[in-house]
Amino acid sequence: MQSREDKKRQTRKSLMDAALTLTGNGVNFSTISLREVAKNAGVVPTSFYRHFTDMEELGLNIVDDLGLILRKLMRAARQKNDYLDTLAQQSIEVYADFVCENMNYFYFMAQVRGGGTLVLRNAIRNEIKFIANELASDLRPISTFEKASDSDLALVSLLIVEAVFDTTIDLLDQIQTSPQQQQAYVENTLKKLRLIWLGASAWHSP
Amino acid sequence: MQSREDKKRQTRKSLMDAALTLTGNGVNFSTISLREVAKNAGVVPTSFYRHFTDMEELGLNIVDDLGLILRKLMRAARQKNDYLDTLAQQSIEVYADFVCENMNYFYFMAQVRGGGTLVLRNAIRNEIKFIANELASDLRPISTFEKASDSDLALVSLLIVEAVFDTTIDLLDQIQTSPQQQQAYVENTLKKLRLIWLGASAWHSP
DNA sequence: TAACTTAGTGAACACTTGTACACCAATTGA
DNA sequence: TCAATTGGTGTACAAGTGTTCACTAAGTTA
Repeated sequence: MQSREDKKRQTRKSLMDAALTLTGNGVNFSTISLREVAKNAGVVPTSFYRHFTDMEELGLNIVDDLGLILRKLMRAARQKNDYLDTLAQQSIEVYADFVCENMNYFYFMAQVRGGGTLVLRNAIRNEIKFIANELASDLRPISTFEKASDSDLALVSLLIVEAVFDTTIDLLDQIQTSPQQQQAYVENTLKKLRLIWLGASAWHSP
Repeated sequence: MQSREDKKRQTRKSLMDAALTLTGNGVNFSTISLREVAKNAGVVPTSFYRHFTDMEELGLNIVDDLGLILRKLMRAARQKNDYLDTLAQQSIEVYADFVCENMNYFYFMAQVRGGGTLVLRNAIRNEIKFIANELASDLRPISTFEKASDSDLALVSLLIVEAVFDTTIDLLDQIQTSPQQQQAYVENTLKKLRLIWLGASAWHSP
């Protein structure tokens, strides 16, 4: 037996999952119709309005959900280690694994990052900045960044997060064609991060 | 008076321009209908098929066109200078100016990079790699990269190009809200490139 | 138990979509 | 000059779209 609220939450999740399944199947979020989402969620089209006013609102909720999960995941991955290089490696591995097990979410993100409505694009930008800020505050105590200014540290963090996040579509497409290529992506991205970190260490020494 | 081929080329361009105008107005390329493109191009829907089989094929042609223009532009921008820092600065300024004057193209690119069909995504990936390769061969003679291996240099170049290209949507959205923010983007991106370049210089010195 | 609230239903609407088909008119090539 | 080629036209169709409205049935509250 389930309460009325539980049932509502359930169909609400069904609607969001339906949208994610569709994006994961290669359908662009912007082209997904309210009706198709409703059908895949096992509900009649008009029911959609009981949960969201819009496909955009549904999209915003997906961004929020993933943003929350992602921040928790990455913070946890970082707190295991404090030696920078293994920290970076483990973070990327954790990220790549999570991407592989939640591909639908990241196809959605890749699509919307550059192709959603302005509202949705801003929502994703905020998540990226949020994650970068958390990275910055985790990097702050590390000796390499002792003398770095706040704004410099913020820039380094943003560059790192963007370098990972904005190329996630490449990881996704690689996995689809040959799943064992995940490791190649990890190594490649790790090299990029080493480069950035190396640059950051040299930043304020003439 | 114009030949038959010229007329065909002209409407072909009208169709592509119509699609670009729509993407520039915030409409996602995936949602743009063949009919709407035809209408905006001043042609009847069925005429579309005389030029493209598909909206995807039209998109591929846009990618090709911009890719060609962009490679020329960036090579030219680089050949003016060989001191790395001013080279980077001028390149980004040239790029940002070009983006501002051809916003439609770059909204299209930002949308399709992560949200187009697999075929379109791969087309853009190839252009990015192409541009990165050209950058690599221009960087090769510079003293900073004398001792760098080919694959390391390729990685640096790819990171640079991605750092610029994948955040172009941020530039576009900033311009829309406050045009004078273009300079802020240039400075921010320039800092990122300095960081990367600094990392690259330190890459093989323990 | 009775009244109220509300998630989900189903029919209807005006509109847009991609594509097939027969057709026209003008440039092209012999 | 005459026939062939071909870019553009107009009609038609089945299918899908967002949103409206009155409705039902079941959980909630008093």
